[in-house]
Amino acid sequence: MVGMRDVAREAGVSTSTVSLVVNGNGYVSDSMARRVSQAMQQLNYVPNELARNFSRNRTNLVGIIVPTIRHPFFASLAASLQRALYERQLRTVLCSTADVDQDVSQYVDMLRRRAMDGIIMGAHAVYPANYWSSIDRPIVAFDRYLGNSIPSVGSDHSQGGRLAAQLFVQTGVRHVVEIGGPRTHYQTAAGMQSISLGSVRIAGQTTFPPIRYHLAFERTLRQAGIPYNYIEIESVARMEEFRQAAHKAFETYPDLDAIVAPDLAAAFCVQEAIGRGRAIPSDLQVIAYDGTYVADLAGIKLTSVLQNVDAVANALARQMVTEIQGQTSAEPTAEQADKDDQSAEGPQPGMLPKPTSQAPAQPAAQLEPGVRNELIPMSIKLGESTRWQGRLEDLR
Amino acid sequence: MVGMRDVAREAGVSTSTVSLVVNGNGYVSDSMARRVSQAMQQLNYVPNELARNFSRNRTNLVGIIVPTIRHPFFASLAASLQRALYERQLRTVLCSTADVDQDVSQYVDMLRRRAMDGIIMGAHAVYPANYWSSIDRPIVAFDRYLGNSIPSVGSDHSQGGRLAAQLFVQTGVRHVVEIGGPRTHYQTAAGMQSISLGSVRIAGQTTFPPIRYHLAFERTLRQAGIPYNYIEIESVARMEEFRQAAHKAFETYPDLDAIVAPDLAAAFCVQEAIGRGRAIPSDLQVIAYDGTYVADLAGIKLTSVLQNVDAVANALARQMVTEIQGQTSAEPTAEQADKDDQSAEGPQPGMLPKPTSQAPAQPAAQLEPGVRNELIPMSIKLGESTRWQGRLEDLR
DNA sequence: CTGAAAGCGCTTACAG
DNA sequence: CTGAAAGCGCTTACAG
Repeated sequence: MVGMRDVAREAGVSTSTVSLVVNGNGYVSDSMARRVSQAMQQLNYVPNELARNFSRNRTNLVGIIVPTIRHPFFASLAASLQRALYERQLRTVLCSTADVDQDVSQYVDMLRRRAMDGIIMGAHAVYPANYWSSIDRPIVAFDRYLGNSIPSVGSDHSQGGRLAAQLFVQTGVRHVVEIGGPRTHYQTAAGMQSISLGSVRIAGQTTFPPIRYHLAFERTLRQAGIPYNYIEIESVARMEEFRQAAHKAFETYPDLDAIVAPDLAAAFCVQEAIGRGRAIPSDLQVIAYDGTYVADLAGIKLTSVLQNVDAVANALARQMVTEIQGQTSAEPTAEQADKDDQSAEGPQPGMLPKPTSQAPAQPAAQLEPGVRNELIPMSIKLGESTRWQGRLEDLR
Repeated sequence: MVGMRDVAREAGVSTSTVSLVVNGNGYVSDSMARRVSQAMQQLNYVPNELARNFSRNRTNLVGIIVPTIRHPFFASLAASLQRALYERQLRTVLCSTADVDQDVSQYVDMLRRRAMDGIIMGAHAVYPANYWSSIDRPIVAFDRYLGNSIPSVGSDHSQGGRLAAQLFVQTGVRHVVEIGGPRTHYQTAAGMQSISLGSVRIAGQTTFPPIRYHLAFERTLRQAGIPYNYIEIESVARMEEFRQAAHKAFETYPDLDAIVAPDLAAAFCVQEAIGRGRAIPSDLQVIAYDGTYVADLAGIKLTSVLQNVDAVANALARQMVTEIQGQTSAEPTAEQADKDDQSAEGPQPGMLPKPTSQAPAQPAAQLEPGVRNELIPMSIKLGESTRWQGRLEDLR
């Protein structure tokens, strides 16, 4: 293995100079630079990044924790994240919890042991109150709340839920079914209170902001006096459950005439509808929630409420870089970090897309003030599975 | 930061002993081990993997190069690969070429600079003859041939193509359309000869074994005297192209009554068929090639020819471990490695699933003898989009 | 079974 | 602008 020392000897300079040339920083005279470059070429020198990372105490690796990369939404997010991180000189390490049957804590340990520079946390996990803050390494949460010291980025699900509900209300539906994730994810969201789950006491650390979609959706329908039921999917990692949920919706509520469901479940609902001879959208309307490409494959183009995956990924990457920089420079203790959060005036100006539609007071899902939290607007894409013909702007 | 030295001091031992305890190898007396463990706990010691990796010259990172993780097939493969690698103590680095607009060479550079221990190559790239062999670092190819020094793993596409064609032949189709990938990927496959592409001379380095699917499919149909056409997708990374290809199939060949296409294109074909009032499978049969979950979402359950993603992933991971071990122990030169390949008697016994159906002589797609190459059988899953009612075993 | 010591290949103040 | 030297936190022969 030819190393810097060899290059230095060949060029008749010190390793410091070689280092400066390799990294292109610092001042090196042209003649020196040329001599070094020639020596590098001659010896076919390849810098050893392992050594470099070790001296700098950086890996340039960010782990993205997701339930499963098989799921089209997380595949999409991972793709966008890889791009967003790459642009910032960071590589992406796949950390899925369901594909690998691996606990989140294993990945957190890697972070602790400095095998990664940071973690983007986008999977479900319940830990005691100070678990996340005590890690004291760069972590950014996606679509969840992990405590005041952990910045988070998520879609504006209140808006998403309202949009979906409005679309139904405006077209005069009579019985709506929502297919959604496990309600257990919602529990600690209620008022951010501590709750008891078996013998474990859990503080409001694992709040799951997407509950806002559910709450906003339900409230909008209730205000319009439209009957509504919820069907639960146990795990988003098992494809089969989406199909079962779709089946259950039709079996349990034969008179349903509107469904909002995650893309995959929505696609299966179309199959159920076709099988049962229900006409879409005249007899039954379907909205896909999340808006991945699956919504386009379902035999009929689905109307969908979509997350802006690219914007989410950019925000996550940006926050991650901030966290990593904060770590390498100040090296603040967990306590300091927590204090900093309190004094921060919420999301950075210019970063937070202005709320196109402000949600009414909704204490159950509100984050505490001062938390670095970025909300990304959602949007709606009309397909052939709904009847709304008006302007999108009227859906507010 | 508390390091090994601190632990050693606290426990009154040398760092060597601490190292032994941390890694659980070597012989350490119980009392020593206890003392060290206590000291580690007391000081809240976290081993620094960066330092560890540096001394060992290992990162435990494997890059998986795919066109895009958004594509359901590659998402599926990535999920399985992550599991298979994780079981072997290897982490997965996402390296997509389309999501990031990143050349393969960037990832190869990371490999050279030892930012990763190895690369699994599953995306298209054309390089001069000795490009891959000259890298002399662990590389395993998926579904492609990168030269004799690079082991490869892929599905038995000959078998897959034959299965699909038989299914059509047996049900008496009259006009078949195949939607498939860019034919440019096929060019160097023809006889493994060197060809000229513009001014660049390309040796048979980038052979693309999936062409065998195409060849076997075409040949089987020709033997049965069934008219056949090919529609080309430019890039698998652009979702929209699948839809366009589906549309084009119906427009160009209005009398088609059988389609085989990648999952995504097949799903769009179903939409086209529904839109045009073509009944599936009575009037039109569809086979999805690859068999991801998309085949289940298309409004009707699609019959599909599927790759055994888990088996592929296991084989890839196994080969990767072999490559990495070979690297750390022997440190052979590229020339030696090449010689080794020649003398190796093909795939390891017990690793190669016995070919359930031997392809007839097919020189155009045959690998050279002695190349480490593993073929994973494909299978067929009957859905509602084909008419075959017989036993699967009769499709040979 | 344990310890002293060299070494992994870079980066980075610090002198000059 | 350049060089000598310390240091990053481990692992690993090598003595004992």
